[in-house]
Amino acid sequence: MKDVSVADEVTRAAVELFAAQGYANTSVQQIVEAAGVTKGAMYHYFESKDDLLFAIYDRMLTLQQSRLDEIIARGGEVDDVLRAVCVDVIETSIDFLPEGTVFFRSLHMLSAPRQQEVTRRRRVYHDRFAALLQQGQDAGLYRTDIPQPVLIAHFFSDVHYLSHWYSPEGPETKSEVAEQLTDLFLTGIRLTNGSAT
Amino acid sequence: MKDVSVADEVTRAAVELFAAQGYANTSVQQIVEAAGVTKGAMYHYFESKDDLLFAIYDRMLTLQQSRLDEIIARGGEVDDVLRAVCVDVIETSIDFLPEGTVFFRSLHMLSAPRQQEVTRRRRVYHDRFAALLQQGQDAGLYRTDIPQPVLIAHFFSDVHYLSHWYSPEGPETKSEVAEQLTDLFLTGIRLTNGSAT
Amino acid sequence: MKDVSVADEVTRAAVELFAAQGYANTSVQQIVEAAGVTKGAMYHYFESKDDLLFAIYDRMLTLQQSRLDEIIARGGEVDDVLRAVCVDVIETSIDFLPEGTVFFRSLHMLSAPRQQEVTRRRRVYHDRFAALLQQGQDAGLYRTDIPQPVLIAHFFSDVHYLSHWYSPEGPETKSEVAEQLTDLFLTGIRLTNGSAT
Amino acid sequence: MKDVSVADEVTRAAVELFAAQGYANTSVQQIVEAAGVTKGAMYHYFESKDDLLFAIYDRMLTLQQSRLDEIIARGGEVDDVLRAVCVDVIETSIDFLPEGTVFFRSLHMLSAPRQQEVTRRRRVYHDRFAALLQQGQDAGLYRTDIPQPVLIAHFFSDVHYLSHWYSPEGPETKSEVAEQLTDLFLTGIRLTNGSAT
DNA sequence: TATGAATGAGATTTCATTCAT
DNA sequence: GATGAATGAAATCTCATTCAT
Repeated sequence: MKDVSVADEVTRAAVELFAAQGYANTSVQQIVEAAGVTKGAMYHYFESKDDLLFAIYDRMLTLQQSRLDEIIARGGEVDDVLRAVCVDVIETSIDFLPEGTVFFRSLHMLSAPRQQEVTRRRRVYHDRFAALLQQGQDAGLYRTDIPQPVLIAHFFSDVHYLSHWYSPEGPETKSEVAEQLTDLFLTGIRLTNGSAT
Repeated sequence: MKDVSVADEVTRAAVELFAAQGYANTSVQQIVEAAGVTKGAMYHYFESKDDLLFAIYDRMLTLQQSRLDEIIARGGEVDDVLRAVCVDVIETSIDFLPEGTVFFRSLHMLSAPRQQEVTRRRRVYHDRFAALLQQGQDAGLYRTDIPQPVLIAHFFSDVHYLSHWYSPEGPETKSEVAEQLTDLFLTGIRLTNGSAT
Repeated sequence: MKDVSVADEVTRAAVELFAAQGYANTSVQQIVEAAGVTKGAMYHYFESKDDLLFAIYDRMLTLQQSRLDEIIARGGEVDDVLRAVCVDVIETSIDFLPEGTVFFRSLHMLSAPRQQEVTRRRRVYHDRFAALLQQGQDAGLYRTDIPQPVLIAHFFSDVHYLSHWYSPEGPETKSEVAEQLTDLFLTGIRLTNGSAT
Repeated sequence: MKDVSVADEVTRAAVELFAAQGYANTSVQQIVEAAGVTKGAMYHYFESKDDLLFAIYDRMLTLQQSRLDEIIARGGEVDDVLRAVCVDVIETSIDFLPEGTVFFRSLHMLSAPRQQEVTRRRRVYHDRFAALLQQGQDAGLYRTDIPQPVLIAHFFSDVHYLSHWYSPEGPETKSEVAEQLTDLFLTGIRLTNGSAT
């Protein structure tokens, strides 16, 4: 508790630098300098630069999965659950904007086995999201004229894209953007039954 | 017609390799081998590896801008024009899927001045798109309760994301996906008038 | 004391090779081989080949300046001081003949800022020498019919030229040459009073 | 006669660039661009870059030798001849300052056989100068307490050094400097007879 | 004579990783 | 646990020279 652990400090510095300059343009030397540790210390906690990158992925995947699971576990009307999920993913992505930048940009810099590991866990995550969508479709809430993969891509593209345009210094707050994007998405996929009142 | 030019062949090989492995993981050696030329020949046409990357950006930016301008120039009802623009952007992005992968992933590998040049030309493009949106809003077609930057990001995120999930070998054709994503977007932003409030 | 430092060994090898073949004709590979170290080790101590060249200049400039300052600090009759300075410069230049070869031949191979730094420090050195000459002129010892820059060039040309003709294996010893050249210089600039009449 | 020959134009550009940047830092591309010709044309007249450098040496050596021979051929008192030779060498060196810069700095960039050729012709030139000095010594005009090589080095060092400090834009004219340096040299080597011994 | 695209060898430099201390 | 000097493989880029036209 005395001081922040070496591993945490290194990870923090790495995320920042990877987001700002890219993984390939960031040297291990830069990372350890920014973290205020030595190279030897870093290699004590991480086997390689690749290992360090994967740690970032691991943290993000674990975080997202646990949040999704938690919200679903809370239960409720499917439409409310889906809305809550969407809002939460966007807000969390904004909270971890640099991580997101790295996440979507540097996948191909991971070693092949680790790319597969990430892809596998992303699929688990997507599948759970898809199941939610399916529930809504079964309940007659969402349109079925568009293939599910397209619907899912339509939502996650918004999440992905946040790091390309959103800035905490900009006019919109995190919550506003989360609501707005969620609304656009849900309006797009909702069956306009409005008919019948 | 006798033989393909060195520059073209190199560009083609570069796009393919950059898309598959990333810019940083691709060596000039790999590129010239894939292109069937010598390193010296490549450096006769491109000043640097960075120059080669920029050539890809330049081609994409020029292409997208000219297509957008052409469609707008054709004129018509604003809703029809916007739809045509959206469909065309998506179709073109699918036609140039590897280029798109490189485009959105490798911006930070460009030299600073060239990053700015790309950003500048992207802004010109976005501004023209925004003007179209504005026309539709002025005409009472599209909602105004969501800031324009969010609306624009909502659309371009779909374009951006294509290279992360779409595959020509998949079940959906280029045109279908273009129609579906455009429909999702337009449905999301359209003012559901008639709804009697 | 156990072993010579990498930096020293590299510098020594570099001086030898630069003097024998020229800076441009000497590869980093040749230097590290001659020094018995690896390229990586060299780049741990020197940022670039240019840096290595500058280290040679730095050592020479520091040495010459400190010797000049020391002799002047010892004080004495101006004619004796000037003579001591001249003899010492020549002897030191003979002691560091390869360094001198590099010094006068490779200035233009340095980066522009470093060329300026060398020029600046050379000027400081020359100015101190000029002040000594001025004292002698004020004392009526040396002729004033020839501009000071010409007198100074006349002396340093001898120093400069040593590496073009002097060989330790030749018939003249270091001290003899130092005395002879100093005598030629001083005889040339001395006011032949004595002649009274 | 219509226009300046390619060879001349190339040589002129090469001298300028070699003097300004050094032989190694000047590319053949730069030379042909500055000369306004193509690479192919240059290689039609010069076998190699080395050949081009040697042409500069050849021109200088031929010029200097012919001037020395001519002055000696004119005959006269040995002291007058030596003085005339010294003044002429200095004036000519100032007329060809860039050539001189290249001459003294780039010898080691020539191929070994050509370095020997230059050294051989320099020796011929020096020997003729030495013979003149010897005549003066035999006539009791010049001191003999200093080895001839030292005396010769003492003079040619001044010539060599011109390109390091003399500027045509400076306060001293070519003729003044020639007179002054010659005077310093001759005063230095002259036997101060009359001095009662 | 002249062109300039192409060659190919070699140069400098970077950097993730190791290991004796 | 921690250090940082040293390694060595590989990367980008340069450039004198050639040669088909």
